[in-house]
Amino acid sequence: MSDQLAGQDQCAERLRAAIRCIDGKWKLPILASLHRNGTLRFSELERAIPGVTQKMLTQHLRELEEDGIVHRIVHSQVPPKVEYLLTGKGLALQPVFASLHDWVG
Amino acid sequence: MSDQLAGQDQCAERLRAAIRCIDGKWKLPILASLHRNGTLRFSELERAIPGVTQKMLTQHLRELEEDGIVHRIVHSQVPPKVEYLLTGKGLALQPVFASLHDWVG
DNA sequence: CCGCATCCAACCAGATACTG
DNA sequence: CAGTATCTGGTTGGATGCGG
Repeated sequence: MSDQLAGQDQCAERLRAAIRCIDGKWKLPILASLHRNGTLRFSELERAIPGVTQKMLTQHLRELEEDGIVHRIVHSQVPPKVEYLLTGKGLALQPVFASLHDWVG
Repeated sequence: MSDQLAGQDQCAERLRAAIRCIDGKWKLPILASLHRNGTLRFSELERAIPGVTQKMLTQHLRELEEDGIVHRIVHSQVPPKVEYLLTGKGLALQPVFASLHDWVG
């Protein structure tokens, strides 16, 4: 019985963790930009998302990277060049966004 | 062109608003409890969700009510009796949770 | 070009005590 | 029974300036 309750709690926590992966003021704009354009440099993302600051862009990109949603490629050269693109897990988010879109109508 | 960008932004904002509807530490446990049990009183929800405080339960229930996800029925009597249940919009969240569940694997 | 460090305001969550 | 009020800490988001 307590196992059932614990199981429900674990499921709820995992779903909430998933929600937090895509929550954040700039994560949807980031994911949308990467989905439309494929691979983008940091400065291209910055231009593609009006209003975002460098700090928030960096911060959210790091979180998305830690969650395995975007991939970060550093080209060691001058001037620096860093590219971002969606991983398979990031692309797999599409059904989630589709169902959310259906829900809001 | 700026219309396209504005349209993308609006879509992203609507999706984020939808995400915020189901974000919050106790919203998933609340929705899960109501989904399993149908109609529940305030005190029944309190018992069904270990660790929640009266304040947070009230607050999240109010938000879910404002978003049209749960319905609140007040029976004017003593002792007080208030019941909560999912609306159609609340029940319609199931595909969203299903896709999230699939995503986390 | 691509960040990081610092400081600050606003919001979210919890503990506790009280009420019609 | 079903809340409200108050206080407090933690997290999020933003402005600004510096560095490799």
